[in-house]
Amino acid sequence: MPLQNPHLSQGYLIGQAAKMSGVSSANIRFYEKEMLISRHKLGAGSYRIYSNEDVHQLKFIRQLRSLDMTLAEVRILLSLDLRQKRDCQTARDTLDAHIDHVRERLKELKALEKNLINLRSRCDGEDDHCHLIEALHAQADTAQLSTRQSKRYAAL
Amino acid sequence: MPLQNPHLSQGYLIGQAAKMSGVSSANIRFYEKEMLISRHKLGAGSYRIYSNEDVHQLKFIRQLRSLDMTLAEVRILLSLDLRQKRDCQTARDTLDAHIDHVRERLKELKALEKNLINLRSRCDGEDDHCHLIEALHAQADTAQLSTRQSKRYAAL
DNA sequence: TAGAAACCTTCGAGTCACTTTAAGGTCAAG
DNA sequence: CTTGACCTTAAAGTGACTCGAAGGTTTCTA
Repeated sequence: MPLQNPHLSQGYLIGQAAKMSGVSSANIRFYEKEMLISRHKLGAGSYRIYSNEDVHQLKFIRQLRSLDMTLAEVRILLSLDLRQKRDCQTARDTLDAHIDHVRERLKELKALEKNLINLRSRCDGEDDHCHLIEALHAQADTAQLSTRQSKRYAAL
Repeated sequence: MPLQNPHLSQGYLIGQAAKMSGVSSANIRFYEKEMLISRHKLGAGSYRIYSNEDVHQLKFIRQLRSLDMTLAEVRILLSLDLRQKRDCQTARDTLDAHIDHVRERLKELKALEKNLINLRSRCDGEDDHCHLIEALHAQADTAQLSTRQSKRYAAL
């Protein structure tokens, strides 16, 4: 346990907690502001200090986020009491709704891939003429309007 | 052709263009600000006016967006000259890069679905005790840190 | 001819989940 | 006593929009 501060008998500074949890320092501060984690400060230095439980909570949040849940959903799951049946049902419902959501996205992405591959195949030859843009324009004219549109998944 | 304005010998007001293209009025104005479409105004009324070509361009943009391309990519494809070989290569490259991108997303989403289903299966029984949250917490502790995280696909 | 309905206008702020930047404070080692 | 590696805050930026307020224009109807 690399304790950088001699005033710390136990616990980690934010950078260390970030490394251990996989959540960036700035992001930890953001979660604190969003009240997803509580704040403990070091009296003298006014540095944030994190316990093993805090690090676990950060990992837990990260886990839920990696399942593509919103912070609103995370907030719900964090507030649950394991021993209460009612809360258990809430957890199940939250997860079920989320699985539906992911499946819809999968469907959309698969259709999208198919469409892209189809488009790309029109431009495989060493032909003088590129039919790609033409095909896109043609599609634009014939495509029926879908009610959905997607936002992009992006890297951290 | 429902022309609402007698000053219009041809062309559509923004609401009509929105209906025809599937791009909302506010979004059309946004694209105009982003210089993805040009602007023509009606002298007297100061209303925007759109031709069939404008509507086509909007559909084209919508098509590319439905393929999950960024506006930056759209901008590239809009600027291409079909008759130039160099531009054709750019189109191919843009599409190839994009297909790679979509495939990565697909992989991630599939892994995600698997993980969610696995989690959910631990809570199928009519058991008194819910193992769901427990499982999530356990996963949090054992999960290796991945370098990726996703943003959510959302509806229009 | 008045007024209401149904369009249109601009501008600014809000969304989500962060990241980045600027400007400065704290601490241990050399 | 200075260097460098941390930490602090607040504010602004990101992408691709959406929403709201406050008001202008046009057409229809009484």
